[in-house]
This record gives sequence, structure tokens and C-alpha cells, in this order.
Amino acid sequence: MKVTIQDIAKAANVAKSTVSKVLNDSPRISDETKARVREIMKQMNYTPSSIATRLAKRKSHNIGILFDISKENENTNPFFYNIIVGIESVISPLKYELTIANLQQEATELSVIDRLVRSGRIDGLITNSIILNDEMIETLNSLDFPFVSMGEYLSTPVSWIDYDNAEGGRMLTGHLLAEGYSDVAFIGGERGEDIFSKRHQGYRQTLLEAGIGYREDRTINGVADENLGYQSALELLQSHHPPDSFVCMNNYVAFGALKAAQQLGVAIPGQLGIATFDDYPFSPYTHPPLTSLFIDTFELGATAARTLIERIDKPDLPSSSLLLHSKLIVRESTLNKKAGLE
Amino acid sequence: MKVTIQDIAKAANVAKSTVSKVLNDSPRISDETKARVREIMKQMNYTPSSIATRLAKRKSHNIGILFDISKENENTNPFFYNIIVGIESVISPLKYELTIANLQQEATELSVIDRLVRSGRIDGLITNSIILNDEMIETLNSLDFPFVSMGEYLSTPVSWIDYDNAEGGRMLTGHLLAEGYSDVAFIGGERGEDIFSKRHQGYRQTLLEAGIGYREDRTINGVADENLGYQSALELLQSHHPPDSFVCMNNYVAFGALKAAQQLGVAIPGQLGIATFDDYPFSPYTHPPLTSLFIDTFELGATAARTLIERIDKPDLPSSSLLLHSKLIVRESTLNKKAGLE
DNA sequence: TTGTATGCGTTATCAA
DNA sequence: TTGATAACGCATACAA
Repeated sequence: MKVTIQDIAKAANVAKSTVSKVLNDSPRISDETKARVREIMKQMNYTPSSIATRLAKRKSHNIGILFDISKENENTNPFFYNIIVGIESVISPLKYELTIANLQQEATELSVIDRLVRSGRIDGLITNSIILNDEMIETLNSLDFPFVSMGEYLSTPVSWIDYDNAEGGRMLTGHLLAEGYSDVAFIGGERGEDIFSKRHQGYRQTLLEAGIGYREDRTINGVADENLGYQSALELLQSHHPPDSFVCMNNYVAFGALKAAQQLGVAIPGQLGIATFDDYPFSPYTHPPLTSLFIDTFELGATAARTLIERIDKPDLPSSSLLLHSKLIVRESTLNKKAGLE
Repeated sequence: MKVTIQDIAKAANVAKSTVSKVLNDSPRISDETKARVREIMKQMNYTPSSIATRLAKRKSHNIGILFDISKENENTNPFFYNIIVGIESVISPLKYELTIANLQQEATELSVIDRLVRSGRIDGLITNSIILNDEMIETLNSLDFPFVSMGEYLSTPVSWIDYDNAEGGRMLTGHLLAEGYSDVAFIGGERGEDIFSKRHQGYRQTLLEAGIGYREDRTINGVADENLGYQSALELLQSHHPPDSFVCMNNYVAFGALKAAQQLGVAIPGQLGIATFDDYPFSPYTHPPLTSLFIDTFELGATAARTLIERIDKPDLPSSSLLLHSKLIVRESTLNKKAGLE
């Protein structure tokens, strides 16, 4: 902050442009000059002002991540850390920094673009499909500004990364069928949500392909929390022909269902199998432990970052999209139906 | 990025210094000029370059948070989101931004200071007592650079915020005694760790004040994870005179202990009471649910941010420290000893 | 291989 | 109340 390129130039008896070239390791500066200047920089404890550098180079070396506290509550909350760390792991070695921006404080969704993008604060933006809308995309595109979405976005061509939610639905449902369960209900998620549609589509497809058929009344929609899981499970299990297994939208839903089943004296596994999306935050710690679909959120962040950097470096690249795979972790809650009954 | 203050000046037929004054709402510009210039800024979709502003004002309007992935694993991981959101909640209205920096990538712990502080990237730093050391503090102080630590730091006077860990130890232990338990073991944490010392001190003090006495062999040290909880509980419960309750360093330790007890057929609560630090990530979801000490990490982040901003605004303020209180959440795992036995 | 001059987009200091 | 001009700290085209 104190000592500038000017001071170094004076001390080394060279022009400040020479110092600048040493800073950037220009090949047209003699090795001995470089060594001498560098020595002086060390002695004087010089660190270039990143702000001045950025102004001169017209590049911020900073990428932004935009999120919305109000909308993404319990759901993204637990994954936030992993995503951030994933992003950091790829941008940090490239000398980029990460600036966190929160949508909630913004008056309008477009003002955040002024504040972040137009002001030249960041070189690229990572956001997600919940925040994104066509108007934002149009603005971003008109500015030729690189961005990627975490989460599939379909109404306009943009670059996005997502987990294959349909595949996840197939894996969870298929696993239950393979364990001998045959009447699978699906609990959680709102009809309009894209993530629900995808997951539910995989669930439905698996049932149909297995020749079991799909029943509308086996799907319970709603905000995916413990209460929904509890109420839905109570209702389903007390009905005339209760299902023998659940696919749950997340850990909280699954826990609610678990609670209801235990309260009704329904055996898990055996009478009832429960499988859930997400391993985090507590699938391994319930009683019994839950079979879950592990989503590597570190990798999600890292991939988003890699994609963004690529778009920053090659602005003319067409938008690309990528589906990542998740991993089934089998635990006690879905053990073989017959074995469970023994 | 495209249109600059110069363009506005030309379009409005004024000097760019006038435009600058309008931007900063200077009282010495006539209202009609202001109105006219602002109108033109709207029309031309002008947003000032934050980098140029920062260079001219010599202020980055950015604060940094430094963390270390390698050291802070499962422990801080779950709290990260809340801390960030807490920080954002106070700095965002003040037009500050948050830059995340990861220590892991740095060659030395001091180079991060070069990269972040000397380069003028940030106006203040939030870090924690694990990362901090006397050398860093000395460097920061010699630069008159504002920073605060999340976590108590004692060897040198610095500003810090922390939860009252000793109080936490007292609350958890006192609660167990009040519920009729009398032989309390403490599981988790390394001898050298400050956080362990504080919590353990509260535990010990409570025992002594209750006239129960403190036994060295009732404390099990080690990395606070599920395995430690499991192994320690197995050993303790199978000893000649097993303790009748545990205070655990975190949810993972508590879960391990829970598992061991269930495996040995020890009833919880009743034969054994378990209380744990932290409510997150899964105290309410174990079987039985765990009595826990809730730590409001949002407030921790917010308070750290407020303190930092204050230090930025008033650099001559002496360093201050603050202990926050946590909250006991009573659940089934520590129900009255006799009641539990019925 | 090095130095000179100018620009990056603002703010700030004086004059006018 | 406004304008001209010099910073802010570095990069770069062009000269030397």
C-alpha cells in the first residue's frame, strides 16, 4: 500500500516501465536487471496494487457467485460449503478470487447486474437456475458477459452444469424394486419445480418400464421438509392399500417419514423401504440409516468454475451443458423386503 | 464497462469532475444539474467502474474471510454457510463485498497477507484463531490493518469474537447433573486445542462445584469424530465402574457413543445420558434425539463483521473481545435418570 | 534491452 | 456552482 512501482524504479535507478516489465517477467528485460529489481522489491517489501493492475489491464481477476438466502434455505445451505470449496479449488490456482453476492439485498434482480457486472467487479458469474431468468440472461448476453448456471436451464440456451436428476430418480426407484419393493410412493417437491419434475420423471419411467404402472396418488407434493414427510407418510401408511416404499426428496422428508412409520409400528426395512435424495446432512445417522443418493457438490462447484473459466478465456464458445452422475449409497432402510421381514 | 464518466460529461455538456460530484451527491452541485446529469446516466445505462473508483479513493470496499480447508473439516464445514450469511447481512447494506480466500493454496501463511492485504484487495480481514499466529498478527498490526478473529485469541491482544465455551461446558454438565446423572465423562478434543481446554474447564468446574470431584480418567482426548465417540464409549461402558453420562465435543462423537451404547444394550436415557456441543448438523435426527448446545453461527459471523467494520471506521480503537452465549436444547437423550429407568 | 509518454476511469485540489 | 488538471498505481505502444 505504501511503496509503489515508482519507489522501486527510483531505488533501482530504472524507469517504472522497466519495473513493470520485471513484474510481468517480460522476456525483453535482461536477467541481471530482473534480478537486481527483484532484489530491491524484496528489500522494500513491495507488493503491486491489485486495483491499479486491474484498472490498467481491464480485468478484475475475480469471479462472482450469486445466491439467494431467502429462497435457498435448508436445501442448498448444507451444500454451500462444498460448492464454494470446489470453486476455489479450480480458480485459486488460476489467481482468481471469489466474491460472494447475495441477491436478497438487491432491490431488483437486474440491479445486481449493475452492481456486479457493469461495474467491472467480476470477470464471470456463477449462479443457479433458481435465480436465473430470461431477462437476466438477455442482459448478460448483451454485455457479452460469461456466466454459468448450476442447475439445468432450458428456456434459453445458456451454459449449465447439473446432476442428472432423472437418472437419480431411476436409481433410487430401481434400487427399491430390486430389493423386492413394488409399490413406491414419491414424497416432496412442488409441481412447478424443475428439480422435482426431473426426479419424478425418472421415478415414473422406472415404474413404467418395470411394468408396474404409475399411480397419480402415489406422489405427494409440497415443500420438502420434515413435516411434509411426516404427514404424508402418516396418511399413506394408514390408507387402505399402503405403499411399501418411499422415494424422498431429501433427508428432512425422509426423517419425517421415518418418524411416522415408527410411530405406527411399521418395520423399516421389511414392511417399508425408504430411499432419499442427498446423503447430506444426516443420512448415515438416522435409525435405521437411510439409503441415499450422494451428490458430489464439490465436483459441482469445481465443474461450474472450470466451465466459467473456459468461457472467460474463449468468449466465442457456444454454450455447453453437462450432466454429472450421482452415486447410490445403500444402507439399512432399504434392505431386501423379505430379508427385512424375517 | 463501455460508457465512462467522460461520455456522460460530453453528453451532458459538463466537465467530468462535475459528473463525479453528481455521482457522489456533492452538495455544491445545483439540483437541476444533478437531475439533468442523472437523467443522461440513466439513458446511457451508465454504471461507474468500481475499480477506478477504488483506485482513486484508495479503498477497496471489500472485506476478506480467510479459512483453511485442510484444517477445518467436518467441524466448521456445516457452519460455514451461516457464518457467511451472517457476515453478508451486515456488510452488504454497507456496500462492502466479501472475498473468500483459502489458505491451503498458499505457500506460506504470510504470503496470503501479501496477496490479500498488501495488494490492497481488501479493507479488513475476518479470520479465526486456528489460522492466526503471533507472526501474522505482528505483520497485520505493523500495516495498521484491521482484522478480527472468530475464536478467542489470547497470546497477543487482538479483537476476537467467540462463544463462551467454558459456559457451554458448564451448561451441558450442569444439565446432566440436574437430571440426576452423577458420573459424567467428557469425550473428544485434543489436549492442546484452546476450544477443548475451555469447554473442559467448564465441565470440570461444574463437577467440582457440585462436590462430585474430577477424575482424570473420565476425559477421553482425540480427534472429535464418530470413531472416537464409538471407541471411547465402548471402553468406558465396559469398564468396571462405567460413567452414567457423556458430554461430547460434537454431533459425530455423540453419534459414535450412541452407537456403542445401543450395541451394548445400554439404555439412553436412563442408564446413560448423552449431551453434546452443537445442534448442527443432526442432533434432532438421531435415535434418541440428542440434547445439544445450540451455537448461533449466523450471529457469530454478523458480530465479527460488525466488529471489523467498526475497526475499519475507527482505526485507533483498542482491540475488543466479546463472548456470545449459546443455548441449551433439551431432548430425549438426557431425560431424568430415574424417569428414564422406569 | 531500456526509457518516454499516454491511458485505464475515477476522485480531489484548486481556480474560475 | 462549475471546470481544468493533477493524482491513484500500473501497463503498454512506441522510441531510443
